[in-house]
Amino acid sequence: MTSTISTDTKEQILNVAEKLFAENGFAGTSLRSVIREADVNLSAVHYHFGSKEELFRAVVVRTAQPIVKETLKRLAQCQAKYENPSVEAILEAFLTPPLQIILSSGDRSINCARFMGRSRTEPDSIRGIAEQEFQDIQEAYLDALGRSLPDLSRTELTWKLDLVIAVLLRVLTEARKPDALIQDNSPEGIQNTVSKLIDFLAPGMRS
Amino acid sequence: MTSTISTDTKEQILNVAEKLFAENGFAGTSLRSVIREADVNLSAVHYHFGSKEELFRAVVVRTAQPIVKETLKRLAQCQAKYENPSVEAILEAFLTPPLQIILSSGDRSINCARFMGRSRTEPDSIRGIAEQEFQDIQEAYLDALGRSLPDLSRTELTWKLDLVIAVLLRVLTEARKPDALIQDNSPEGIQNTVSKLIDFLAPGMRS
DNA sequence: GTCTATAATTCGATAGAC
DNA sequence: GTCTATCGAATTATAGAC
Repeated sequence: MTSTISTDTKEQILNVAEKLFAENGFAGTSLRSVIREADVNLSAVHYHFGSKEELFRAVVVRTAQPIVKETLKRLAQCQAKYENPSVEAILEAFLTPPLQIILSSGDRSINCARFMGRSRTEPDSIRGIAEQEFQDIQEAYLDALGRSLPDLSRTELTWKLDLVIAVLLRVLTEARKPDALIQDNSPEGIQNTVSKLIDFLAPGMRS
Repeated sequence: MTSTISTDTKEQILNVAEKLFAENGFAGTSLRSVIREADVNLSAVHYHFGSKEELFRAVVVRTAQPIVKETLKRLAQCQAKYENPSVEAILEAFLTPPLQIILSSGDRSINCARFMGRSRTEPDSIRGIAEQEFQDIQEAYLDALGRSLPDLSRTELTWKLDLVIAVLLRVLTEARKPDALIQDNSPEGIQNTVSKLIDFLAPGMRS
């Protein structure tokens, strides 16, 4: 078991990188600031991840994968339950996982939320890395919304879903700041946030 | 008139900085990439602006000031016309100037829109520079919304206005990209975008 | 106001010993 | 896997001639 320490190192780098990328963005975060706070050697980053961009990608994948999985599962459940799910039901399935994942992320919860918000509002050159992880669920939900709102054109649905995502990312990025919608990570708090967002967004989806 | 050339240089720097800050963010933009594309000397930047951060601030002020002025004027007009303006009327006054300013920005129009969106979604360390320019209008519109929706608490109005801004910034950042709401900068196109945003946002403000 | 030259740091990445 | 040492390039900023 000589890899025990290495696993800790790798995870420690991921945790600190997640926090600093969330706070200062990709370009605003140096590998040296990461290794300083993680208390590891600079070479450890290149050994475990290869490059700064690959480190970023690793952080993205770690946070995105459980969310993507849960989001697709909820859509399937939603469609199994209702023949033609309402906009509210679709939005609930879409919004709950990214907000709820905070609950299961322990100490990382805030960094996890903020990183997800920040990574998807990065400049194009780097944002693509994050966006590609969510491409599948975006298309799946676009189809679902199309069946729920057959009167709206594909173009209209596309920009509306895009604005729903913009709202979600803002809520994630601003988590725990003054007047933000996310203040605690209790199950009730999260459920309450989801409800408020559905009330805020669902009527506009129909118009 | 020895300052003729200098004015051009200063403006040229502002124009290119606006474009590159919009595309790559503050940290992702080097002064050297600016002076390369602007075809000016590196020292000109420090002579005219003092530092990279002050250059950023100068770009912010140039784009923000006419928008802030127009946004406050429209609120006053709105309140002079109606005793108690509707949410729709308030949103129209709030959303029109930042979208319409594109019309009067000539070649800069797209960069202008994207810079405004990008600068206000920068990491906290730099975002404050942009945010402080819009602080006044944010409070003025919060008051107006409070009178229009007396049943909502100040806290609720605050995060709802925050999400309206998130949507606006997204629309600005994504201007001209595929499926974006802003595709051309004709007066009709802009008015159409404003209408769609009001329809999307107003119902959620009330709930 | 504009230029060259350069200071003083910092950056990502790598070679090679252990 | 971890370390030291370092490369080569890039960064912001400034000094000083014109």
